Amino acid sequence: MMVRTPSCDKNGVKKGTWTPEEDKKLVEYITRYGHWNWRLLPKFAGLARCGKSCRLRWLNYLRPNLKRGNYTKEEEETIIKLHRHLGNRWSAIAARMPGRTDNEIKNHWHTNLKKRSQQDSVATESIVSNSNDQSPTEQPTANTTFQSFNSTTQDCSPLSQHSSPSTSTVVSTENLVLMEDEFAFWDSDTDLMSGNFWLEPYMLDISYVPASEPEYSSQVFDVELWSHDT
DNA sequence: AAGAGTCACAACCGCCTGTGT
DNA sequence: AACACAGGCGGTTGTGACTCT
Repeated sequence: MMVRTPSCDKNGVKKGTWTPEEDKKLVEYITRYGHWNWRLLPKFAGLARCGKSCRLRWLNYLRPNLKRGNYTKEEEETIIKLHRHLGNRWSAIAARMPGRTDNEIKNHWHTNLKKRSQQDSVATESIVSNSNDQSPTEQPTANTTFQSFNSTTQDCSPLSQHSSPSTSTVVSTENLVLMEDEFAFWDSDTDLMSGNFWLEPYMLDISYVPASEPEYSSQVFDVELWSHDT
């Protein structure tokens, strides 16, 4: 559908939309050699792109096991709740959403969920103001909303960051209880919010490294090229 | 039918952090 | 301790597609 028209900067580095040919080159190279150095990778892969652009393209669109679009209601609920706890820490949110990227979540938030979240908070406020005599636990808080999707949520296991990229995940009630516990923990302990808790990669990415020689390929995996609609 | 306005999202930019020397 | 570099992150932009008038 979209996109920026291709252009080159003064150093001859191409910018703008990636072509299917470029995607193919990038995927083939990383499949064979891994991303041992993003800055040097485009040169070895025969791409007139900067390393950052290659990295972004790979992480957000070409990586295996990425979902594209088609957010489920459960996923959207998860994003809203995670955003409530984490703010604009998109990478941290993405770490809890297997198959989703920070960029994609960020875009979806700004285009769809932001408004809904604001509406929800307004609704919540009005409920709270109309029921001052009720127990706080009966408010539509994050915790109660968690319970609301426990029974139906699939493929968004909070623990799946420990699983292999090729392993599809099905969330269990047990896992989601843990998820709730974690959030309860954050509410009272801000150390976690600033610590390394989130630093574990959300996918065990293929950064198997052939030191300085790309010839030392150590692993080949199946890569599905996303179809291009342009 | 066409122009204007809005949406959706791929991609870029600049800053920050971690690591090596 | 200071510097350089690479990678990662969040904010923002640019533009095609879609909707409205």
